[in-house]
Amino acid sequence: MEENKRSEQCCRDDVARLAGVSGATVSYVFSRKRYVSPELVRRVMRAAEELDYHPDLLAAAVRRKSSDTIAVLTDDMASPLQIEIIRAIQESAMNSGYFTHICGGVKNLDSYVDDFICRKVDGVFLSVDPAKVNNKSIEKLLDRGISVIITSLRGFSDPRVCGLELDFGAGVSMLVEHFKDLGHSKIAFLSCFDDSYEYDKRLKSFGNNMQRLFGEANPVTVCGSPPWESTIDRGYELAKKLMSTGAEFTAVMCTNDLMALGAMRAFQESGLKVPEDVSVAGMDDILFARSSYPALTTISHRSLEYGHRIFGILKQNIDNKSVVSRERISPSLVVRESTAVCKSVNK
Amino acid sequence: MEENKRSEQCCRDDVARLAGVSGATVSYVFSRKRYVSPELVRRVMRAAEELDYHPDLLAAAVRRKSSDTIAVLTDDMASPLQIEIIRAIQESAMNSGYFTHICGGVKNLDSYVDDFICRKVDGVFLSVDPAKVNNKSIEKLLDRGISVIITSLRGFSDPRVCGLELDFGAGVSMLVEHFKDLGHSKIAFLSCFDDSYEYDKRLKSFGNNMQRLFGEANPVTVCGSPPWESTIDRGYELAKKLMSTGAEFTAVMCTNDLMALGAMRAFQESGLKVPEDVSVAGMDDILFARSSYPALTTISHRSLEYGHRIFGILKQNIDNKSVVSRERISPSLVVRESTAVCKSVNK
DNA sequence: TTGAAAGCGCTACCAT
DNA sequence: ATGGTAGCGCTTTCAA
Repeated sequence: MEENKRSEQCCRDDVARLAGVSGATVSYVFSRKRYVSPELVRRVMRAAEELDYHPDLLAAAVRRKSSDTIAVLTDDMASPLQIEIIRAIQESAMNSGYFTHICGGVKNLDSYVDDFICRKVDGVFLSVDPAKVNNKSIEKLLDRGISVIITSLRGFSDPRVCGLELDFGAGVSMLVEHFKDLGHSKIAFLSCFDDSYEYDKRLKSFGNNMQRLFGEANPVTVCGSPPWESTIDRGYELAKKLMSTGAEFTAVMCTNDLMALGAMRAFQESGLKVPEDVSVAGMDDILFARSSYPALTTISHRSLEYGHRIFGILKQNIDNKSVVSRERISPSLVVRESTAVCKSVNK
Repeated sequence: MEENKRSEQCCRDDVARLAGVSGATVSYVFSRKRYVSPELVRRVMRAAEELDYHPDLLAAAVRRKSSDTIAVLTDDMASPLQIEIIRAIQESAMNSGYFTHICGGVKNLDSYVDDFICRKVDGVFLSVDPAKVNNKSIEKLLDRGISVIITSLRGFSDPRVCGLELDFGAGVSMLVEHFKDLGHSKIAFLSCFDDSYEYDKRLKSFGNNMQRLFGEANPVTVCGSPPWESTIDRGYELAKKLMSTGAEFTAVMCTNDLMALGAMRAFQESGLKVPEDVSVAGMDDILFARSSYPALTTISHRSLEYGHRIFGILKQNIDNKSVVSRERISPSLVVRESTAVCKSVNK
């Protein structure tokens, strides 16, 4: 047994030679795409070990025209929810032998499309504001045989794009009901979007539900403005604004957890206790929601399962070009400490 | 001008034919690796446009033996600091035409090494607990010509690995001084690590600085246990533990911001006001530190610059195999609302 | 200044 | 059950 001199690159045919088989057989041993006798498998593996052989996946990709790579495009890496989802996707992808390119939001999708094509990614997950992505870009990807899945189908006409939607509308509905159960009726909504933003269903769902459950036609809402940031600071700001309007409220819900965290801070700063004086609810059930003070009542999308499903659908479409799947995730209510029975039952 | 029938894949030679030049010339136009006359450049570009040509970067990678791809390995995607750094790295990488593989912590480095080699990544950033990575794995990467940069050089002997260290020791030092300036002397440290964990400098630095500034030989510390989680919940837990010991303290510092957030929650729950009754400081200056209640005094590593520099060093080593760089980032103190002058100046 | 052609390491078809 | 071999789309040397 010879000492490995320098780590000279070694290729398939070196292994073949040492094992006394053909190059093709080496390939087949590694790809398991056809039967190879146990004896040869052993010899090949031994030789590969000996030479510290590493098959070149890029060369394989060139031939197969598929790279075992997916891309995840997000417009907000500061969003804990998005990170949790990406984490789950990467985990699933890894388990299936796929690598995951992470693509941040500096550039918009359109500028990434050509790169995705040139790098032959097999699938793309778009976790972005629908308003920011162009139908043409998606079609271009699809035309090239790249599977695409999105968090919100809104605005996308191509029947080939998959979608796994987060059901924010249902989430809001559950929250309004939760508040009603606690005896609240003066419920305010802190939305980072206003009516002019057509893709968000939360504000609309809030209106519908307040109407449905309380016959309230004009519930109090405080809205942000472009660029529609749903951050802690924005939540803080909108909560202050709510207080300054003098509107009555005993419960507040927000576009997401981050905003709820900011809103709680604003209330606490102003001497209002949560949940004694105001109940506050968020949305998304990010990790921080468990550990805030008080711990946040919110809506969970089960981000881990969600991410796994995203990859699952992508994989299905990659393997069997044509599946396509359009689903919606059912969220669930997570009650913690930030919401409580309404004290002032009379008005 | 013909209508694009179906989006048939088109390759370099199709473009060459349409432009009336050789395949080589098309390559050179795109790679800019040798002079091509303006006239031909124009013809090639026109033809490429017409055919919607996308050069196959994987094929190029096979020949060049380099994929214009880096990998980022993190053992904790739930850490906001790590995410901020990854975001910065990806941004830099993108600007240089590199794609970024994100690799989460399910598996340890060792199990990723072969994949990195097979996929011919050009460089790897390791943002992991040094205890979890094996010298052999790193050498294997390096032997294959893959550049490696780490957040902490501790325990790595190979002179070829780069390092850009976060200077936690200096951070702790600045914090102790900050507390001293505010009149505190009863300072406690909530550490997710204990003395048995050799890679963390914070606890040691705390001891040194308490000795140096106060002549205090046995400052109060409360430590976590394996698996050394520095989460909000762990901070909460350790703060409770601190209070239960009956030890005197007017200021508390923590392994990181997350733990500080948890600690504040614990104090607040127990009726201690921050910073009136206890000053609390964190470490890392994550996004949330700005928006907590009260806003957290902490140490900033300037994660954006840090990430950019990480990629810069990696790139240098990729381009000019042999540079290597070992640096340390100087942190800075960020004073916010969670620390204040010590009330009980006596005792 | 440009082109021809020999690979890069692999896959998958066609043989046997 | 295995091997031979023609590509995949590109880079880069060599020659013109």
